[in-house]
Order: sequence, then structure tokens, then C-alpha cells
Amino acid sequence: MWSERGPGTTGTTTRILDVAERLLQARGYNGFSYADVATELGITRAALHYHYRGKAELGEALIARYADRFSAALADLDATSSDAPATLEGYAELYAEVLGRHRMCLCGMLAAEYLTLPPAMQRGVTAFFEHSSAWLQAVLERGRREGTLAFSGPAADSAAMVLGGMEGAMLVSRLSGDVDGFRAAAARLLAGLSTAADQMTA
Amino acid sequence: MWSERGPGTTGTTTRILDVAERLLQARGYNGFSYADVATELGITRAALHYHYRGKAELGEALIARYADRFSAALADLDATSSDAPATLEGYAELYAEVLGRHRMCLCGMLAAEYLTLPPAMQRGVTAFFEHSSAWLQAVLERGRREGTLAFSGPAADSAAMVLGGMEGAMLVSRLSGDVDGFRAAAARLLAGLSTAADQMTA
DNA sequence: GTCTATACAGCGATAGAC
DNA sequence: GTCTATCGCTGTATAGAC
Repeated sequence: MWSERGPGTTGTTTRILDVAERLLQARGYNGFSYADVATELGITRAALHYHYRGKAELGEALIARYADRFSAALADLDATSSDAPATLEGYAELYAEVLGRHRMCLCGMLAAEYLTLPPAMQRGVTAFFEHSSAWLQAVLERGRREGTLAFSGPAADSAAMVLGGMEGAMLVSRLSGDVDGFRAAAARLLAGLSTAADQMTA
Repeated sequence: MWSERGPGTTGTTTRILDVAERLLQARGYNGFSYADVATELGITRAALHYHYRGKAELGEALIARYADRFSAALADLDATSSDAPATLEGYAELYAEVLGRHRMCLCGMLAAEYLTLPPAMQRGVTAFFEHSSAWLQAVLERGRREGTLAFSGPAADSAAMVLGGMEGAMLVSRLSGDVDGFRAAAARLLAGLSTAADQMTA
């Protein structure tokens, strides 16, 4: 589970990030408070300010850690997937895992609240999507070269379709908690890119 | 423009809804206040409470009006489109118009904040997506019967793909204000459903 | 229908003791 | 590293005058 912290680090800073991350992914940046985090950890708001100067700094740290973890998961997909379609299936599964824990993608959530975020957080969110989009474009172009993927027009357009499709399917599926519905929608989306014979029967 | 109010009704209640709607679509339910709406209208917060008992009631009214307007736009597409692919293109254009005004779909925004919403608003959001999904399924099945659309598996899966794809592409495109990018991604998504010869070159 | 005035809870943040 | 205490601000909401 790329999205879950192992039992490795148990320092206060890590525990703060873990609690705040869950609250942010479930309720949004404007939907949780320092008090929520502190109460859950059994400490006071003032103690939180020792670790993170303010909510904005906490937010920046959350984006940075999430982006690093996601980036590592993408690199792992590159290293272990047999071909481009398998890479894309693995990509969809990253989102499915998050949704299975009743959460929204952290940066997808922040994208909705974008106009209310501190500038540094806005930059982090933008960078996350640019990085994801660039990675997707590379996968798509590789697949087209390999002959395992087929699509017309710029790879950037199809990358935007896949990225947006994952975020949006997640956003809507979370309302009913329907992870299987998400997987089915994601599979349909990717089937439109595949050259495999089962693309119409998958 | 289905998403824009004409100069017809200029009553205070309508003007309140117009201002609050724009704030909600831009900043989210937890991202604007009664004071924001009142200030922009040049009245006090207390006056707002005369028209809407509380923020929750205002939110319910916003969802109801938006859902009605959207529903009417869908009915109009049914009545005026030549075939299923044209209907889907019109559907995508509804979202493009909203995005062109630098807004997120009202219910897509509320989907992100879902867990923080009053129960009555949650029901409204759920109903909006169920209605949209049912409409999309009907369009897809009609297109498959007509031979203008091709997809495998339950229509519900492809409907979820289209619905989620629109919401997500919107969510991400709004960060950079790239309406053309949205249109391109939406076109790629719909191309995967079409039986038309230009689906690989559109 | 809109105002002033006010109540009260919650927020993020800081100072200073331990 | 965590506490208590407190500040200033903003949030929603209400009472009562006009």
C-alpha cells in the first residue's frame, strides 16, 4: 500500500502528518482544524505549533510527503510493469487503494479548494499534477511505440483524459463508497487506449 | 449559456443565489461565508438571514436551482441533438461553459466536501449524480442500439467513466484555466465510445 | 426588507512557565 | 516538547428597532 504509512517511524512529527493527512483527504483543507489534529493525538494546539509553525506549513509538508510517496510509487510501476497497459492498470490501482480507505486523492481534494489555498500550497498542487501528467505522457508514448497502446492526437490530451478521469471517478465514487464501481470505470477508460483484442470485452 | 442567469429575475433572493453560487463554485462551501455574500450585495449578514434561515438552507437552495437548470439543459440536449455522439458532445460543452467562467461544477465541488456537509445537502448532491448517471446510461444505450456508439460491459460503467471524466478533467483544468485542454481531454474520452471513422484522428 | 447590536463558538496564533 | 492562558479575528445566528 503506497498510500499507507508503515509502522516504521512513530515520532510525533510523523504522527501529526498521518492524522492531518487523513483529515485532509476526507474533509478538505478548509474542513479540518488544528484542534481536530491535536485532540486526536491527545496534545494541545500549542504543541502542534511547535512542530509546524502554522496550518499553511503543515499543508505544505503534507503535499511534499504525499508527492514524494506517489512519485516513488510511479517509479516502482515503471520498474516492475511488463508493458504500458500494465503500467496504466497499476496506476489506476494506486487510486483504488486510496479510495478503499475512504479518502480522496490529497491533491485532487486541494484542487477543488485551490483558490482558497496559500500560494506555496498552490504551487505544490500544480507541481503534483504537472509531474503526474508528464509521467503519463511518457507511458502513453512508450505504449504507442511498443504498439500496445493506440490513440490519436497529442499524448498530452490523452494524459489529461486519464489523469482527470481518475480524479473525477474517485470524487464521484467516494460518495457511495463504491470502489468496484471506480475500478470498472477506470478499466473502461483504459480500454479505450489499449490495442489488446479484449478491449471490448474486458 | 445554461449556467448563466439571464437578466430576467432581479429580486434580492435571486441575486443572493447568484452571488453565493459563484462563490461556492469558485471556493467551495467551506470557503465562503455569509459575510462574503452580504458584502458583495451591499447588505448586512442579518438581512441574509431573512431570506435564508441559515447557510445550510442557502446551500440546499443552491443545489436545487443548479440541479433544475442542469436537468433542463439535459432535456434540451435530448430534444435537439441529432444522435448519441452529438448528445455527448453537447454534454461535454455544458461543462466547458462552466469552466470557461472559471468555476467548478457546483456538485463536483460539493462532492469533495461531502463529509462536511449537512445531511440535506448530501442528499441533494447524491441525487444530482444519480440523475446525471441515469441520463448518461440512457444516452449510451440509445447510441448502442442506433449503432453510433460502441462499448462493452454495463452502460453504468461507461456512464460512470464519462461522468467522472468530466468532473475530474474540470477539476484539474481549472488550476491552469485551460478550457481548450479540457475540451481536448473530453473529446479524447468520447472518441473511445464512438463508432465514427474519425475517432482516431479527431 | 433591511438595519444595529450583540451573543457565542471556533479559528489560528503567540507568550511564557515547566 | 508540551502545557496554560490569552489574544484577535471570523464564523453563524438572533433580538429588536425602523
